[in-house]
Amino acid sequence: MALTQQHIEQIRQCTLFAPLSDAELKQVASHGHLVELNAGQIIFSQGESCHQFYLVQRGMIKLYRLSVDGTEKVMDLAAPKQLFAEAVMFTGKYPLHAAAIEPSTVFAFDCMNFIALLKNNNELCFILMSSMSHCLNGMINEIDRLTLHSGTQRLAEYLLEQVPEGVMQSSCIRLLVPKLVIASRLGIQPETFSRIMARLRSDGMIETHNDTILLKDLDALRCLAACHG
Amino acid sequence: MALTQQHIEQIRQCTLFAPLSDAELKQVASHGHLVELNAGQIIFSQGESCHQFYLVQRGMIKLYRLSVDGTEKVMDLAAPKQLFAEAVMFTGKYPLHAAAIEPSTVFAFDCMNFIALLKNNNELCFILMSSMSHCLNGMINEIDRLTLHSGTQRLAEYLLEQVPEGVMQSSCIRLLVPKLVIASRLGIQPETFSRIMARLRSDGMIETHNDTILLKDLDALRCLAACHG
DNA sequence: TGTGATATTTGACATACATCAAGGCACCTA
DNA sequence: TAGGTGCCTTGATGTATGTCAAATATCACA
Repeated sequence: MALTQQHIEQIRQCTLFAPLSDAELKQVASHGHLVELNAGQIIFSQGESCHQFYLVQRGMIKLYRLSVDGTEKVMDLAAPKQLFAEAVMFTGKYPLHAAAIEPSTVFAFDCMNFIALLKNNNELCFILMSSMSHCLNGMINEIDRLTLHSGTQRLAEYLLEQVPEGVMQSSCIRLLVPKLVIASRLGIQPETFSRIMARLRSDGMIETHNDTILLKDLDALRCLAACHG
Repeated sequence: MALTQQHIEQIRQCTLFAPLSDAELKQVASHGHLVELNAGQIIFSQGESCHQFYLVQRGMIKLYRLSVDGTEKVMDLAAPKQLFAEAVMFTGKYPLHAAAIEPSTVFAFDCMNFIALLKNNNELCFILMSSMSHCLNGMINEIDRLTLHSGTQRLAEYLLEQVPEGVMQSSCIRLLVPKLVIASRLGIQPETFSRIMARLRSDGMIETHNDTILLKDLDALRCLAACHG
């Protein structure tokens, strides 16, 4: 689906597009379109040549790898207003798979067209480079967590990430994706995820009702995440 | 130590500096210097503001994180002719520690000066962006290995990476850093490293003499790395 | 050339986490 | 409303890898 003026206003919110003039933004939009996705629908697969990058408008996208035996590792989740695959524009091939985990809508932008803009706009290059730097930083933190933290710590960290800024003692959060997916994101099995939650519950740190979780003792959780297993 | 014409010729080899004119390269060199490092000497620490990026001339540099209890995780190793910290120029702070693991020499380049060059040189931006894309790709592969592959697989992969291109049946390699460091790089304990090596030895895949390793059956190693544990 | 520091190996043991299996629950659709 | 499908939970059990400890081996430096 082609993009309307209303879509252009949505796209403009994204920091990557901030330095673009109205004319340039219109050009981006004219080479982009809106894609409706069913739950489970694949957007691109690892190894495919990379012609487009994406901005989530609605829903949730998982970025994942598959092992030879079909095991799935979710590398990241993209929520509305988040870009994905923008950092791999220069490698030619997508390094992982992307699929919608619920009915979703994404803006798809043409790489070639955007690269043409980059050629004439150094400010745009700088924003993309910052974004890539930031992404790299996140990856380093991810490897740090996977190697230096236990499963329990990673789960506690994940829960704490869902808490809005400034909340001190306790907080109520909702898991926006199936626990199965979060477990994969954290590099643990669903069974282990469930058991860790049960332990946190019996330790009095949390209360759970389906995907709604009351974090009763944020300090205890923070200690768990930072200090020990 | 300030840089000589001979140093400039060395620097020119690095693809990042390829699009620079002689004058620009001289400018980079005039804002750079050569740093001699003892074994174990720290180059920068995580969290420090980032004013320089580096090119290894001689020796070996480890890039690592420390956990609260002092455990070290080696994220990457930089050998001669390799850049490091060039991708974090935009974040302001180093995301990890860097130290020499043997007597080394590195070129240090001024970030501000290089960013000034980037502002006027679109081609240079593109090369840096490609380099960052490539780096990101490597990180994704790293997370893939850590979550989807066993310790044995990761070690087999590491050994195979040391084999020069085109070698088919068997190959003799040398470990360029202490096994302790490789173990950390692979996310396993030194004891586990030693035990996996012993198993590969008893399975007839390798022979070892200190840091020299004869890979007797590359196909078996490749199978081990790709298929099972 | 000795000597302490560091790296490596090996054994015994502990454990976090995975795997296998089964039952319960929620959601969807016919 | 029934019945299927997928998700979640819990139990029993297995295992790869970590931890602790001690015996070499190796290296750097005086």
